[in-house]
Amino acid sequence: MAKKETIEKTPVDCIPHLKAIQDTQDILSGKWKVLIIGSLAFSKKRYMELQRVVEGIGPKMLSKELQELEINGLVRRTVLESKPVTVEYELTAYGHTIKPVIDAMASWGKQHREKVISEIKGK
Amino acid sequence: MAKKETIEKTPVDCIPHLKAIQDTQDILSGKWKVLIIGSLAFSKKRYMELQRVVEGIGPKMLSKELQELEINGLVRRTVLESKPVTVEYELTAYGHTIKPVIDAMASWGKQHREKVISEIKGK
DNA sequence: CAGCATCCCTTAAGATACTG
DNA sequence: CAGTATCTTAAGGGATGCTG
Repeated sequence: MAKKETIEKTPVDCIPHLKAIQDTQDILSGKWKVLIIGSLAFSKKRYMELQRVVEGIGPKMLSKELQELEINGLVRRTVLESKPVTVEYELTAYGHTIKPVIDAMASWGKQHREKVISEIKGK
Repeated sequence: MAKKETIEKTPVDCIPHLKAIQDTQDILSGKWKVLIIGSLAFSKKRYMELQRVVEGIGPKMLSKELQELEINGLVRRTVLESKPVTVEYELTAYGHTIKPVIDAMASWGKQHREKVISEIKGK
């Protein structure tokens, strides 16, 4: 079979690459998911602990984003049988596989903040 | 000076970590920035090329997000002196430093897509 | 070609109050 | 404690049309 005569300039093979990026972006969509994962990466936490650590998040958003993370298999929710009900959240094994993304964000963000500060001082 | 008497349980030293993550999230905020960076990571591109590669983006969003990236020093805009004006966009040296974040997203997204597909087929 | 101006609309997300 | 329900708002983002 002959090649198409109208060969598009650089049909850009990077598109599958962009699709993959988009997939990750979808999973991490919303204002709080990366922060939730970032804090669960340290250790499992109860609902209230999460709300305290992730500053600014309200109960509605917290539970919504946790549910989405659970649906995608990144987070496990465990109800503990205690006097007042307690619920524990933790990263699943699969959830841990996304840590490199969050770690990359953390380390770039760290150096970026330092850079911005040094620019201000240097001025 | 005495320590505060109400010592909070795990005052969570992970908060600076979360702040850093949030900084990166801010810089990459919006629906298209990671895709723009992802496609510029391959090679510099003209405005129209970007609009073609980043499927679905409109001219308004494209120029808006490019401006924000330029302001943050990740992208350089160059006007070329050609018949009909042409503008070229490329990552700055600093822009390249954020590639690890995008690469991590790309590679996680890739395996995630494969995992999801295999789960569907396996069912 | 590159990109701004305008209008419009959906949706993310906050505040508040209530339940098992 | 761990959420849900409802209301409301701000804003992100799309479509269209125009300009240098």
